[in-house]
Amino acid sequence: MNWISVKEARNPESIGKSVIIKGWVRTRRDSKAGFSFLEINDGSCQGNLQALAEACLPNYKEEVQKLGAGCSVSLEGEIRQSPAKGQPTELAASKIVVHGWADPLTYPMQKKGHTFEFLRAQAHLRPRTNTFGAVMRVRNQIAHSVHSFFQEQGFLYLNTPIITASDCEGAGQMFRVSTLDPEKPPRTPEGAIDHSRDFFGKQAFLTVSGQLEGETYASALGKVYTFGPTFRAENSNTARHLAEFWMIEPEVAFHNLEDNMDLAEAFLKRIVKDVLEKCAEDMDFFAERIDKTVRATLEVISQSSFERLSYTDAVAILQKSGQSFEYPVGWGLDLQSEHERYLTEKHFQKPVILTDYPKTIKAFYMRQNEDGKTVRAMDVLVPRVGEIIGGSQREERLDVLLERMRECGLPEEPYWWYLDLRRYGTVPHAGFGLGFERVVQFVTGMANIRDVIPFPRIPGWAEF
RNA sequence: UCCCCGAUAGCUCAAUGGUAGAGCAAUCGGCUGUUAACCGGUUUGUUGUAGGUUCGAGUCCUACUCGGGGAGCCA
Repeated sequence: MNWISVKEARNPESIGKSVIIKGWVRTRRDSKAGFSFLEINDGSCQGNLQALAEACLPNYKEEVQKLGAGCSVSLEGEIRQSPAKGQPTELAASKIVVHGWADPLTYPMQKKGHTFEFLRAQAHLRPRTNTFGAVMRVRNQIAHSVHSFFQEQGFLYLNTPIITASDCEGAGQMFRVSTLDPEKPPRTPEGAIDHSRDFFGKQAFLTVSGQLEGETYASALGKVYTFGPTFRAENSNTARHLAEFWMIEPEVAFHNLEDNMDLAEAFLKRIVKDVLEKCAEDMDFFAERIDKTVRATLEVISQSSFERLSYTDAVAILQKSGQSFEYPVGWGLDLQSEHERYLTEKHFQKPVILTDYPKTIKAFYMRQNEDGKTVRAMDVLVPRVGEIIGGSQREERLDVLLERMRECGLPEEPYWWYLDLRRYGTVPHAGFGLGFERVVQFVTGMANIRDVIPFPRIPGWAEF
């Protein structure tokens, strides 16, 4: 007999087949007329398979009638058309084997809905809920689409290091990686900690970005992208930040900022289109239970072109908006979350790409414009999540880059290899970084980023 | 890190400073091709931790821990 998934068993084409189903019981409903209904889920899809268990089963009284949420089972039987509403098919069970019980007195997952706060403390069991099953299937689809999109366009998947000795990437606080004894570290004659005796012979950290390394490979192989874990030791406590998250960073030689924007827009549209097509049932669930507007938002993305405007124009729009913002708007000041949200949620009501920010509020490696005041930076803003992509055309001119580093007070020496890219065969190039969890958050409508990653790492929390 | 709010039964929540309750879950019974099933009975507590005020604290005060919302940093 064939073992098939719940997804396949729910398909009317399976009617008439004798099959085996393996999964977990979601709920049981008894009928005193002499049978019980079991709802079985195996993660293959959002819906459950209803199984009909009749009293003539040899273990009906001893086992079947004691099954409850969380129990694992195998069932044999025939797929039939369901006579009642609610499901296209059902399994008429001829044999039920119980693999593992779940004591209802202690099993934390109940048939009723739980708050996300409660489920975070049960992160090992929350994948058994409807919401997390749906989130993880969509997350998987997005990861698949990321690779498909880039592979189809001839990008090379590049694995940049997770441990880095550059303590100067300038992208936030870093986690230290060390094998020194924290109780009594080796000391220099002057009394400072002697990092030369650490594992790598110098201070080492977990990466905050693979961009600089990505640029080196783009400067030889043309089109590359990274997709890997990223770490930020910032004390951020928001629904949009994690200490450990996954980031996608394409880097393309001979691309300017316009090419970069085209790539970012096509990339996001592809992800949205794939999810709408291939995760329709899960998206129905999100639209019904999580965020009623999520489907409309995604349709807008896949159909309309992103609004592109300069930072300078954005500031003018904000100043003329008549809105009262908590933080001031002015040329040279960084835009606050409330400003970005106004632009993308109210003014344009679609994704917005802001470009050409003042160089004083952006990183040293971004390409300087002719005006000497702005750089070729871009931020892609989407409704509800805010900044989802940050990128730029990179400064490929050695003299300009060195001057910028001096302005930013950065030492040249640790960047010797990065500067070599400009000394030897330099090319215009551009790239961006996309927070994977923020995309999952945006696509599913989930309110908190901690609920779109299997095991969130945040300040004060690394359980599981 | 800052501001605000919160922590009471397994879960979600209620309780003028005066005997700690409901719904759901669990359990027992009834009913039904049921479907967040329904109806009736039963069980469930160191009120986050440590102090303090008071005749008396779930309730007021202080500190701490944890959580949520907002902000900053960013992806």
